[in-house]
Amino acid sequence: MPELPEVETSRRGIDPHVSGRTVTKTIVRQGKLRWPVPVQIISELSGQTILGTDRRGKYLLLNTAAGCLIIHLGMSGSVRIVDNSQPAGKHDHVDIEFTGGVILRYHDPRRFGCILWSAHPSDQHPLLRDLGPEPLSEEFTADYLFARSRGRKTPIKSFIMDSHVVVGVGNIYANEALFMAGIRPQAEAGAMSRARLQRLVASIKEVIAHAITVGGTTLRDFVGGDGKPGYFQQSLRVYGRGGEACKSCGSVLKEIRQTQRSSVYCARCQR
DNA sequence: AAATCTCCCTGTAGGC
DNA sequence: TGCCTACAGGGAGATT
Repeated sequence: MPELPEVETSRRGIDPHVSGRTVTKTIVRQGKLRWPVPVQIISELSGQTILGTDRRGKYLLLNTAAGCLIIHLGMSGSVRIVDNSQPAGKHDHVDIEFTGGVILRYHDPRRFGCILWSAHPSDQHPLLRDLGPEPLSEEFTADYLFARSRGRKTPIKSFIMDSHVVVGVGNIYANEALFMAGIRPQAEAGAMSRARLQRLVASIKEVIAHAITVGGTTLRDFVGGDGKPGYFQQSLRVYGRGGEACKSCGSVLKEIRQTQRSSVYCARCQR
């Protein structure tokens, strides 16, 4: 599923093909996504030039002089560049066609993603306005997490997955970062020491930075081809490995449910 | 304010 | 082989 590294990899993959190009038409085959695709984008986008691409958390942004196209990939979405001789397949819900016959094609089997339009600067959009800092930014520090977590009874894993605290930490990376930091997912956020949060911040940055680096090696998959988005292939140490042996100490990894999400951890390595 | 629950959707895996 | 069901998951919005 696309997490922040996949979205960033997608952005880097499509940017050279869409930036500076002008939209000739937009085709919406299936507008029933997470929210209905606003029909106005068909008219708003036409004739607009993409000034550049951006990313905020897991939101992919395409900027024009008239406004900003906001794309979220949900958990099964992908974007790729094709030319207009490529027939649309199943789940290819939206095409944005540019001069020269270049098409940005949005594909999303489960339709948990969204495509929205913001006439105002994207950081004022309700979905983006209250988001926390980027995990790789200088703002995301142990001091910040410490201050934000005081008084919070919620488990640390739920806390770091809250996009209002920090963006882009999905279930996979939350599990991996907590393992790397030696912290149990159910530890109370508000009771954690600054030193432990420092380890956690470092782990989150490391896991995500590494994933972006690795994702960058599969950029070619975003152009043409079969549209496989080149999902980050990481050697997961805990995620999806409940009941298996810890790669560090050999103990059997435990699996629990937290707020409807599976958490896997090593009771020996994580305290 | 914070914690918890619900829902959107379909591919995949497991049971029979 | 094929049908059926359970489950996965991002994250906003409603509810407690």
